[in-house]
Amino acid sequence: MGNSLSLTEENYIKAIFQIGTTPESNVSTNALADSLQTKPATVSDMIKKLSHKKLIFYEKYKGVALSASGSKEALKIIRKHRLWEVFLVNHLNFKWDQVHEIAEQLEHIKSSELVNRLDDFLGNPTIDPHGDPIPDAKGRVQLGPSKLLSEMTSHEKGIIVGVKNEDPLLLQHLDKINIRLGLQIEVTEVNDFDQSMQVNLPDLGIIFLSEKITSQILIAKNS
Amino acid sequence: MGNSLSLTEENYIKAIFQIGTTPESNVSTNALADSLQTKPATVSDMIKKLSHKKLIFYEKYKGVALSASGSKEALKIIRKHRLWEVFLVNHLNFKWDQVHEIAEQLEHIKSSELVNRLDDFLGNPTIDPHGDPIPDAKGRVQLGPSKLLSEMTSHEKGIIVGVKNEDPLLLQHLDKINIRLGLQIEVTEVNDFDQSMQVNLPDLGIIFLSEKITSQILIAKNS
DNA sequence: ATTAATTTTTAGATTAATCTAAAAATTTAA
DNA sequence: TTAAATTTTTAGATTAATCTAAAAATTAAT
Ligand SMILES: [Mn+2]
Ligand SMILES: [Mn+2]
Ligand SMILES: [Mn+2]
Ligand SMILES: [Mn+2]
Repeated sequence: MGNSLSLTEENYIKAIFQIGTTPESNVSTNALADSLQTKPATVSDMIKKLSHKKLIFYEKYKGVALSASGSKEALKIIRKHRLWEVFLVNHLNFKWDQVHEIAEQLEHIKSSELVNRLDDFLGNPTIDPHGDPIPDAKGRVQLGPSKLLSEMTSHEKGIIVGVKNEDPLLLQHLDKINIRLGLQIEVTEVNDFDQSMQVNLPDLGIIFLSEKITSQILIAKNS
Repeated sequence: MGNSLSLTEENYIKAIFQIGTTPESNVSTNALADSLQTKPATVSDMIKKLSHKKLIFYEKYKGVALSASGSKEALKIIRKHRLWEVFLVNHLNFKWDQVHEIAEQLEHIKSSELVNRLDDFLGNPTIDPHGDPIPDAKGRVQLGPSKLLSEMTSHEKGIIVGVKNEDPLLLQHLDKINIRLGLQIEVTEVNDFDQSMQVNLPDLGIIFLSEKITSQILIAKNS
Protein backbone atom coordinates (compact mmCIF):
# COMPACT_ATOMS: atom_id res chain seq x y z
CA MET A 1 0.00 0.00 0.00
CA GLY A 2 2.04 2.94 -1.22
CA ASN A 3 -1.01 5.13 -0.76
CA SER A 4 -1.92 7.97 1.48
CA LEU A 5 -5.08 9.76 0.54
CA SER A 6 -5.23 13.53 0.28
CA LEU A 7 -7.85 15.35 2.28
CA THR A 8 -9.86 15.82 -0.90
CA GLU A 9 -9.63 12.18 -1.86
CA GLU A 10 -10.76 11.19 1.63
CA ASN A 11 -13.79 13.44 1.32
CA TYR A 12 -14.73 11.91 -2.01
CA ILE A 13 -14.42 8.36 -0.67
CA LYS A 14 -16.52 9.23 2.36
CA ALA A 15 -19.18 10.92 0.21
CA ILE A 16 -19.40 7.93 -2.13
CA PHE A 17 -19.80 5.66 0.90
CA GLN A 18 -22.51 7.78 2.44
CA ILE A 19 -24.51 8.40 -0.74
CA GLY A 20 -24.41 4.79 -1.90
CA THR A 21 -27.25 2.89 -0.24
CA THR A 22 -25.68 -0.51 -0.73
CA PRO A 23 -21.94 -1.09 -1.36
CA GLU A 24 -22.81 -1.98 -4.98
CA SER A 25 -25.22 0.84 -5.85
CA ASN A 26 -23.63 3.31 -8.19
CA VAL A 27 -23.26 6.94 -7.19
CA SER A 28 -23.76 9.56 -9.88
CA THR A 29 -21.41 12.39 -10.76
CA ASN A 30 -24.06 15.00 -10.00
CA ALA A 31 -24.92 13.48 -6.61
CA LEU A 32 -21.25 13.68 -5.66
CA ALA A 33 -20.96 17.25 -6.93
CA ASP A 34 -23.97 18.25 -4.81
CA SER A 35 -22.72 16.48 -1.72
CA LEU A 36 -19.20 17.88 -2.01
CA GLN A 37 -20.32 21.34 -3.04
CA THR A 38 -18.29 21.25 -6.21
CA LYS A 39 -18.95 21.07 -9.96
CA PRO A 40 -19.64 17.91 -11.99
CA ALA A 41 -16.57 18.60 -14.14
CA THR A 42 -14.40 18.54 -11.03
CA VAL A 43 -15.96 15.28 -9.92
CA SER A 44 -15.34 13.72 -13.33
CA ASP A 45 -11.64 14.46 -13.00
CA MET A 46 -11.38 13.22 -9.44
CA ILE A 47 -13.19 9.94 -9.98
CA LYS A 48 -10.79 9.15 -12.79
CA LYS A 49 -7.98 9.57 -10.28
CA LEU A 50 -9.68 7.45 -7.61
CA SER A 51 -10.44 4.80 -10.19
CA HIS A 52 -6.80 4.77 -11.23
CA LYS A 53 -5.90 4.21 -7.57
CA LYS A 54 -8.37 1.31 -7.51
CA LEU A 55 -10.42 2.84 -4.71
CA ILE A 56 -13.57 2.85 -6.82
CA PHE A 57 -15.09 1.05 -9.77
CA TYR A 58 -15.89 3.41 -12.58
CA GLU A 59 -17.30 3.19 -16.05
CA LYS A 60 -17.90 6.33 -18.02
CA TYR A 61 -21.45 7.63 -17.71
CA LYS A 62 -22.28 4.80 -15.29
CA GLY A 63 -21.38 6.32 -11.93
CA VAL A 64 -19.05 4.91 -9.30
CA ALA A 65 -19.00 2.38 -6.45
CA LEU A 66 -16.33 1.79 -3.83
CA SER A 67 -13.93 -1.11 -4.17
CA ALA A 68 -13.01 -3.19 -1.12
CA SER A 69 -10.05 -0.96 -0.34
CA GLY A 70 -12.18 2.13 -0.92
CA SER A 71 -14.78 0.89 1.55
CA LYS A 72 -12.07 0.15 4.07
CA GLU A 73 -10.79 3.71 3.79
CA ALA A 74 -14.30 5.13 4.10
CA LEU A 75 -14.98 3.17 7.26
CA LYS A 76 -11.70 4.36 8.78
CA ILE A 77 -12.66 7.98 8.18
CA ILE A 78 -16.18 7.48 9.51
CA ARG A 79 -14.81 5.70 12.58
CA LYS A 80 -12.56 8.67 13.31
CA HIS A 81 -15.34 11.18 12.70
CA ARG A 82 -17.71 9.49 15.11
CA LEU A 83 -15.14 8.78 17.81
CA TRP A 84 -14.10 12.44 17.83
CA GLU A 85 -17.77 13.43 18.09
CA VAL A 86 -18.08 11.25 21.18
CA PHE A 87 -14.99 12.87 22.65
CA LEU A 88 -16.30 16.38 21.97
CA VAL A 89 -19.70 15.69 23.53
CA ASN A 90 -18.71 13.44 26.42
CA HIS A 91 -15.48 15.09 27.50
CA LEU A 92 -15.47 18.65 26.20
CA ASN A 93 -19.16 19.28 26.90
CA PHE A 94 -20.11 20.29 23.38
CA LYS A 95 -23.76 19.95 22.42
CA TRP A 96 -24.67 17.40 19.75
CA ASP A 97 -25.38 20.19 17.27
CA GLN A 98 -21.88 21.67 17.58
CA VAL A 99 -19.63 18.71 16.86
CA HIS A 100 -20.11 17.72 13.25
CA GLU A 101 -18.13 20.56 11.72
CA ILE A 102 -15.17 20.08 14.04
CA ALA A 103 -15.25 16.33 13.44
CA GLU A 104 -15.09 17.02 9.71
CA GLN A 105 -11.62 18.35 10.38
CA LEU A 106 -10.51 15.83 13.01
CA GLU A 107 -11.50 12.85 10.84
CA HIS A 108 -8.50 13.59 8.61
CA ILE A 109 -5.83 13.31 11.31
CA LYS A 110 -3.60 10.43 10.32
CA SER A 111 -2.49 8.09 13.10
CA SER A 112 -4.07 4.71 13.66
CA GLU A 113 -2.41 4.62 17.07
CA LEU A 114 -4.26 7.81 17.95
CA VAL A 115 -7.65 6.49 16.83
CA ASN A 116 -7.29 3.27 18.74
CA ARG A 117 -6.15 4.96 21.94
CA LEU A 118 -8.97 7.47 21.61
CA ASP A 119 -11.38 4.56 21.19
CA ASP A 120 -10.10 2.99 24.43
CA PHE A 121 -10.12 6.31 26.27
CA LEU A 122 -13.78 6.76 25.31
CA GLY A 123 -14.63 3.24 26.49
CA ASN A 124 -15.05 1.74 23.02
CA PRO A 125 -18.39 3.37 22.30
CA THR A 126 -20.65 1.70 19.71
CA ILE A 127 -22.66 4.76 18.74
CA ASP A 128 -21.90 8.46 18.29
CA PRO A 129 -23.91 11.36 19.78
CA HIS A 130 -26.42 11.15 16.94
CA GLY A 131 -27.00 7.43 17.27
CA ASP A 132 -24.83 6.46 14.32
CA PRO A 133 -22.83 3.25 14.74
CA ILE A 134 -19.04 3.50 15.17
CA PRO A 135 -17.03 1.02 13.07
CA ASP A 136 -14.47 -0.93 15.10
CA ALA A 137 -10.74 -1.02 14.30
CA LYS A 138 -11.40 -3.65 11.64
CA GLY A 139 -14.17 -1.62 10.04
CA ARG A 140 -17.02 -3.73 11.35
CA VAL A 141 -20.28 -1.94 12.20
CA GLN A 142 -23.08 -3.31 14.31
CA LEU A 143 -26.20 -1.53 13.26
CA GLY A 144 -29.37 -2.45 15.11
CA PRO A 145 -32.44 -2.43 12.85
CA SER A 146 -34.39 0.80 12.97
CA LYS A 147 -37.21 2.60 11.20
CA LEU A 148 -38.31 6.19 10.88
CA LEU A 149 -40.80 7.60 13.36
CA SER A 150 -42.77 8.79 10.32
CA GLU A 151 -43.28 5.17 9.30
CA MET A 152 -44.99 4.26 12.56
CA THR A 153 -48.73 4.01 13.07
CA SER A 154 -51.06 4.91 15.93
CA HIS A 155 -50.41 3.21 19.26
CA GLU A 156 -47.02 1.90 18.19
CA LYS A 157 -44.28 2.26 20.78
CA GLY A 158 -40.51 2.40 20.43
CA ILE A 159 -37.26 3.90 21.60
CA ILE A 160 -35.53 6.83 19.93
CA VAL A 161 -32.12 5.59 18.77
CA GLY A 162 -30.91 8.17 16.25
CA VAL A 163 -31.39 11.13 13.97
CA LYS A 164 -31.05 10.89 10.21
CA ASN A 165 -28.97 14.00 9.69
CA GLU A 166 -26.81 16.36 11.71
CA ASP A 167 -28.20 19.71 10.63
CA PRO A 168 -27.58 21.93 13.68
CA LEU A 169 -30.99 23.58 13.27
CA LEU A 170 -32.75 20.22 13.50
CA LEU A 171 -30.67 19.15 16.50
CA GLN A 172 -31.24 22.44 18.29
CA HIS A 173 -34.95 22.15 17.71
CA LEU A 174 -34.99 18.62 19.12
CA ASP A 175 -33.15 19.96 22.18
CA LYS A 176 -35.73 22.68 22.57
CA ILE A 177 -38.64 20.23 22.60
CA ASN A 178 -36.65 17.87 24.86
CA ILE A 179 -36.35 15.03 22.41
CA ARG A 180 -33.18 13.04 22.83
CA LEU A 181 -31.79 9.54 22.20
CA GLY A 182 -32.99 6.78 24.50
CA LEU A 183 -36.48 8.11 25.14
CA GLN A 184 -39.44 5.78 24.99
CA ILE A 185 -41.97 7.17 22.52
CA GLU A 186 -45.56 6.24 21.71
CA VAL A 187 -47.50 7.41 18.68
CA THR A 188 -50.90 8.54 19.90
CA GLU A 189 -52.27 9.99 16.67
CA VAL A 190 -51.31 10.30 13.01
CA ASN A 191 -52.96 12.98 10.88
CA ASP A 192 -53.55 11.54 7.45
CA PHE A 193 -53.62 14.92 5.71
CA ASP A 194 -50.04 16.05 6.45
CA GLN A 195 -48.56 13.02 8.21
CA SER A 196 -48.09 15.09 11.37
CA MET A 197 -48.21 13.16 14.63
CA GLN A 198 -49.05 13.38 18.27
CA VAL A 199 -46.70 11.35 20.41
CA ASN A 200 -46.45 10.54 24.08
CA LEU A 201 -43.09 10.99 25.79
CA PRO A 202 -42.16 10.23 29.41
CA ASP A 203 -42.48 13.28 31.68
CA LEU A 204 -43.22 15.54 28.71
CA GLY A 205 -46.60 14.06 27.91
CA ILE A 206 -48.23 14.46 24.54
CA ILE A 207 -46.54 16.70 21.96
CA PHE A 208 -47.13 17.50 18.33
CA LEU A 209 -44.54 16.72 15.61
CA SER A 210 -44.60 17.67 11.93
CA GLU A 211 -43.58 15.21 9.24
CA LYS A 212 -40.42 17.29 8.72
CA ILE A 213 -39.36 16.14 12.17
CA THR A 214 -40.75 12.62 12.31
CA SER A 215 -38.98 11.73 9.06
CA GLN A 216 -35.64 12.51 10.76
CA ILE A 217 -36.06 10.45 13.91
CA LEU A 218 -34.97 6.82 14.05
CA ILE A 219 -36.78 4.31 16.25
CA ALA A 220 -35.44 0.89 17.21
CA LYS A 221 -37.28 -1.95 15.57
CA ASN A 222 -38.43 -3.63 18.79
CA SER A 223 -37.26 -7.19 19.36
CA MET B 1 -10.02 40.01 9.52
CA GLY B 2 -11.05 38.36 6.32
CA ASN B 3 -8.18 35.95 6.74
CA SER B 4 -7.89 32.27 7.32
CA LEU B 5 -4.43 30.88 6.94
CA SER B 6 -3.76 27.81 4.84
CA LEU B 7 -1.96 24.90 6.47
CA THR B 8 1.19 25.91 4.63
CA GLU B 9 0.93 29.53 5.70
CA GLU B 10 0.46 28.43 9.30
CA ASN B 11 3.59 26.32 9.11
CA TYR B 12 5.61 29.24 7.77
CA ILE B 13 4.36 31.58 10.48
CA LYS B 14 5.18 29.03 13.16
CA ALA B 15 8.64 28.39 11.75
CA ILE B 16 9.42 32.11 11.62
CA PHE B 17 8.31 32.43 15.23
CA GLN B 18 10.40 29.50 16.38
CA ILE B 19 13.56 30.38 14.46
CA GLY B 20 13.52 34.05 15.40
CA THR B 21 15.22 34.46 18.79
CA THR B 22 13.58 37.78 19.55
CA PRO B 23 10.39 39.04 17.88
CA GLU B 24 12.52 41.55 15.97
CA SER B 25 15.39 39.33 14.82
CA ASN B 26 15.17 38.64 11.11
CA VAL B 27 14.85 35.09 9.84
CA SER B 28 16.69 34.18 6.64
CA THR B 29 15.23 32.53 3.59
CA ASN B 30 17.63 29.61 3.87
CA ALA B 31 16.88 29.05 7.56
CA LEU B 32 13.21 28.83 6.70
CA ALA B 33 13.87 26.50 3.79
CA ASP B 34 15.86 24.19 6.08
CA SER B 35 13.27 24.24 8.82
CA LEU B 36 10.36 23.64 6.48
CA GLN B 37 12.20 21.09 4.35
CA THR B 38 11.61 23.03 1.19
CA LYS B 39 13.68 25.05 -1.29
CA PRO B 40 14.75 28.69 -0.92
CA ALA B 41 12.92 29.59 -4.13
CA THR B 42 9.70 28.29 -2.62
CA VAL B 43 10.29 30.31 0.54
CA SER B 44 10.90 33.46 -1.47
CA ASP B 45 7.51 33.10 -3.09
CA MET B 46 5.69 32.36 0.13
CA ILE B 47 7.17 35.21 2.14
CA LYS B 48 6.01 37.61 -0.53
CA LYS B 49 2.52 36.29 0.02
CA LEU B 50 2.74 36.50 3.82
CA SER B 51 4.17 40.00 3.55
CA HIS B 52 1.28 40.99 1.33
CA LYS B 53 -1.08 39.68 4.02
CA LYS B 54 0.80 41.81 6.56
CA LEU B 55 1.71 38.83 8.71
CA ILE B 56 5.45 39.51 8.35
CA PHE B 57 7.80 42.41 7.69
CA TYR B 58 9.92 41.75 4.65
CA GLU B 59 12.56 43.57 2.70
CA LYS B 60 14.26 41.84 -0.21
CA TYR B 61 17.51 40.13 0.79
CA LYS B 62 16.98 41.20 4.42
CA GLY B 63 14.97 38.28 5.81
CA VAL B 64 11.63 38.39 7.61
CA ALA B 65 10.18 39.08 11.05
CA LEU B 66 6.62 38.54 12.30
CA SER B 67 4.22 41.46 12.57
CA ALA B 68 1.94 41.78 15.59
CA SER B 69 -0.81 39.83 13.83
CA GLY B 70 1.72 37.26 12.64
CA SER B 71 2.93 36.71 16.20
CA LYS B 72 -0.62 36.36 17.40
CA GLU B 73 -1.26 33.64 14.83
CA ALA B 74 1.97 31.85 15.72
CA LEU B 75 1.08 31.80 19.40
CA LYS B 76 -2.36 30.40 18.62
CA ILE B 77 -0.82 27.53 16.67
CA ILE B 78 1.79 26.84 19.35
CA ARG B 79 -0.91 26.91 22.03
CA LYS B 80 -2.88 24.30 20.14
CA HIS B 81 0.18 22.15 19.50
CA ARG B 82 1.17 22.05 23.14
CA LEU B 83 -2.33 21.55 24.52
CA TRP B 84 -2.83 18.57 22.22
CA GLU B 85 0.51 17.16 23.36
CA VAL B 86 -0.69 17.36 26.95
CA PHE B 87 -3.89 15.57 25.98
CA LEU B 88 -2.02 12.82 24.17
CA VAL B 89 0.36 12.18 27.06
CA ASN B 90 -1.94 12.70 30.03
CA HIS B 91 -5.12 11.13 28.69
CA LEU B 92 -4.19 8.79 25.84
CA ASN B 93 -1.03 7.45 27.51
CA PHE B 94 1.34 8.33 24.72
CA LYS B 95 5.03 8.69 25.63
CA TRP B 96 6.61 12.14 25.28
CA ASP B 97 8.58 10.98 22.24
CA GLN B 98 5.42 9.97 20.33
CA VAL B 99 3.31 13.11 20.42
CA HIS B 100 5.07 15.78 18.41
CA GLU B 101 4.22 14.40 14.99
CA ILE B 102 0.54 13.94 15.81
CA ALA B 103 0.41 17.43 17.34
CA GLU B 104 1.85 18.79 14.09
CA GLN B 105 -1.43 17.73 12.51
CA LEU B 106 -3.78 18.63 15.37
CA GLU B 107 -2.38 22.16 15.68
CA HIS B 108 -4.12 23.06 12.41
CA ILE B 109 -7.65 22.20 13.53
CA LYS B 110 -9.64 25.42 13.39
CA SER B 111 -12.03 26.08 16.28
CA SER B 112 -11.22 28.45 19.08
CA GLU B 113 -14.09 26.94 21.03
CA LEU B 114 -12.38 23.57 20.79
CA VAL B 115 -9.02 24.87 21.97
CA ASN B 116 -10.48 26.65 24.94
CA ARG B 117 -12.59 23.70 26.02
CA LEU B 118 -9.60 21.41 25.61
CA ASP B 119 -7.58 23.80 27.77
CA ASP B 120 -10.22 23.59 30.52
CA PHE B 121 -10.55 19.82 30.18
CA LEU B 122 -6.78 19.51 30.70
CA GLY B 123 -6.91 21.77 33.76
CA ASN B 124 -5.30 24.80 32.08
CA PRO B 125 -1.78 23.40 32.02
CA THR B 126 1.09 25.89 31.83
CA ILE B 127 3.69 23.57 30.30
CA ASP B 128 3.60 20.77 27.75
CA PRO B 129 5.18 17.29 28.16
CA HIS B 130 8.58 18.67 27.11
CA GLY B 131 8.55 21.58 29.53
CA ASP B 132 7.60 24.18 26.94
CA PRO B 133 5.24 26.90 28.14
CA ILE B 134 1.67 26.93 26.83
CA PRO B 135 0.38 30.34 25.73
CA ASP B 136 -2.98 31.24 27.25
CA ALA B 137 -6.07 32.19 25.22
CA LYS B 138 -4.73 35.72 24.84
CA GLY B 139 -1.33 34.52 23.67
CA ARG B 140 0.51 35.27 26.90
CA VAL B 141 3.32 32.93 27.90
CA GLN B 142 4.87 32.66 31.33
CA LEU B 143 8.35 31.34 30.84
CA GLY B 144 10.40 30.76 33.96
CA PRO B 145 14.10 31.59 33.47
CA SER B 146 16.21 28.57 32.62
CA LYS B 147 19.69 27.63 31.47
CA LEU B 148 21.24 24.63 29.77
CA LEU B 149 22.68 21.85 31.89
CA SER B 150 25.81 22.21 29.75
CA GLU B 151 26.26 25.74 31.07
CA MET B 152 26.43 24.63 34.69
CA THR B 153 29.61 24.12 36.70
CA SER B 154 30.73 21.61 39.31
CA HIS B 155 28.63 21.40 42.46
CA GLU B 156 25.80 23.45 40.98
CA LYS B 157 22.32 22.12 41.69
CA GLY B 158 19.05 22.63 39.87
CA ILE B 159 15.78 21.12 38.69
CA ILE B 160 15.21 19.71 35.22
CA VAL B 161 12.42 21.76 33.63
CA GLY B 162 12.60 21.03 29.93
CA VAL B 163 14.27 19.64 26.84
CA LYS B 164 15.43 21.85 23.97
CA ASN B 165 14.10 19.72 21.15
CA GLU B 166 11.62 16.94 20.59
CA ASP B 167 13.71 14.50 18.58
CA PRO B 168 12.19 11.10 19.48
CA LEU B 169 15.65 9.51 19.68
CA LEU B 170 16.77 12.04 22.29
CA LEU B 171 13.57 11.63 24.27
CA GLN B 172 13.75 7.85 24.16
CA HIS B 173 17.34 7.97 25.34
CA LEU B 174 16.40 10.21 28.25
CA ASP B 175 13.67 7.71 29.15
CA LYS B 176 16.18 4.91 29.04
CA ILE B 177 18.54 6.61 31.48
CA ASN B 178 15.57 7.67 33.64
CA ILE B 179 15.91 11.38 33.15
CA ARG B 180 12.62 13.23 33.24
CA LEU B 181 11.22 16.65 34.04
CA GLY B 182 11.09 17.67 37.70
CA LEU B 183 14.17 15.80 38.86
CA GLN B 184 16.67 17.52 41.15
CA ILE B 185 20.10 17.33 39.56
CA GLU B 186 23.59 18.12 40.84
CA VAL B 187 26.68 18.49 38.70
CA THR B 188 29.45 16.50 40.35
CA GLU B 189 32.13 16.81 37.70
CA VAL B 190 32.72 18.56 34.37
CA ASN B 191 35.38 17.21 32.01
CA ASP B 192 37.09 20.14 30.39
CA PHE B 193 38.23 18.18 27.35
CA ASP B 194 34.81 17.25 25.89
CA GLN B 195 32.41 19.06 28.24
CA SER B 196 30.99 15.72 29.35
CA MET B 197 29.58 15.65 32.88
CA GLN B 198 28.94 13.46 35.84
CA VAL B 199 25.72 14.34 37.60
CA ASN B 200 23.97 13.14 40.71
CA LEU B 201 20.29 12.27 40.47
CA PRO B 202 17.92 11.14 43.24
CA ASP B 203 17.67 7.34 43.50
CA LEU B 204 19.78 6.88 40.36
CA GLY B 205 23.00 8.16 41.86
CA ILE B 206 25.86 9.37 39.73
CA ILE B 207 25.59 9.03 35.96
CA PHE B 208 27.67 10.16 32.99
CA LEU B 209 26.28 12.54 30.34
CA SER B 210 27.89 13.64 27.07
CA GLU B 211 27.72 17.24 25.93
CA LYS B 212 25.28 16.13 23.20
CA ILE B 213 22.83 15.42 26.01
CA THR B 214 23.63 18.17 28.50
CA SER B 215 23.19 20.81 25.79
CA GLN B 216 19.58 19.65 25.34
CA ILE B 217 18.48 19.71 28.97
CA LEU B 218 17.01 22.84 30.54
CA ILE B 219 17.51 23.62 34.23
CA ALA B 220 15.49 26.16 36.19
CA LYS B 221 17.50 29.20 37.14
CA ASN B 222 16.99 28.88 40.88
CA SER B 223 15.32 31.96 42.31
C1' DA C 1 -38.16 6.57 -33.33
C1' DT C 2 -36.94 11.06 -33.46
C1' DT C 3 -36.46 15.01 -30.71
C1' DA C 4 -35.67 17.36 -26.39
C1' DA C 5 -33.82 17.49 -21.85
C1' DT C 6 -30.52 16.00 -18.70
C1' DT C 7 -26.25 14.17 -17.33
C1' DT C 8 -21.54 13.47 -17.94
C1' DT C 9 -17.27 14.23 -19.99
C1' DT C 10 -13.67 16.89 -22.32
C1' DA C 11 -11.08 21.14 -23.37
C1' DG C 12 -8.87 24.91 -21.78
C1' DA C 13 -7.82 28.15 -17.75
C1' DT C 14 -6.73 29.42 -12.99
C1' DT C 15 -4.69 29.26 -8.23
C1' DA C 16 -1.65 27.45 -4.55
C1' DA C 17 2.41 25.21 -3.65
C1' DT C 18 6.18 23.33 -5.26
C1' DC C 19 10.56 22.47 -8.13
C1' DT C 20 15.12 23.42 -11.12
C1' DA C 21 18.10 26.49 -13.31
C1' DA C 22 19.77 30.89 -13.94
C1' DA C 23 20.35 35.74 -12.64
C1' DA C 24 21.10 39.26 -9.15
C1' DA C 25 22.46 40.90 -4.66
C1' DT C 26 25.01 40.43 -0.58
C1' DT C 27 28.69 38.78 2.17
C1' DT C 28 33.29 36.96 2.75
C1' DA C 29 38.02 36.52 1.46
C1' DA C 30 41.99 37.39 -0.72
C1' DT D 1 38.85 46.72 -2.99
C1' DT D 2 38.26 43.50 -6.41
C1' DA D 3 37.21 38.62 -6.79
C1' DA D 4 35.02 34.50 -5.00
C1' DA D 5 31.55 32.34 -2.43
C1' DT D 6 27.10 32.41 -0.63
C1' DT D 7 22.46 33.78 -0.37
C1' DT D 8 18.36 35.28 -2.37
C1' DT D 9 15.39 36.25 -6.02
C1' DT D 10 13.37 35.60 -10.59
C1' DA D 11 11.92 32.86 -14.62
C1' DG D 12 9.74 29.11 -16.24
C1' DA D 13 7.58 24.38 -15.30
C1' DT D 14 4.81 21.00 -12.81
C1' DT D 15 1.05 18.94 -9.96
C1' DA D 16 -3.40 18.93 -7.46
C1' DA D 17 -7.73 20.84 -7.27
C1' DT D 18 -10.71 23.71 -9.04
C1' DC D 19 -13.65 26.42 -12.54
C1' DT D 20 -16.52 27.71 -17.14
C1' DA D 21 -17.98 26.59 -21.58
C1' DA D 22 -18.70 23.37 -25.01
C1' DA D 23 -19.14 18.65 -26.74
C1' DA D 24 -20.79 13.93 -26.21
C1' DA D 25 -23.62 10.38 -24.24
C1' DT D 26 -27.63 8.94 -21.93
C1' DT D 27 -32.40 9.31 -20.59
C1' DA D 28 -37.01 11.08 -21.05
C1' DA D 29 -40.80 12.85 -23.90
C1' DT D 30 -43.24 13.51 -27.68
MN1 LIG E 1 -20.97 14.17 12.06
MN1 LIG F 1 -22.55 11.90 14.11
MN1 LIG G 1 5.92 19.29 19.72
MN1 LIG H 1 6.26 19.95 23.08
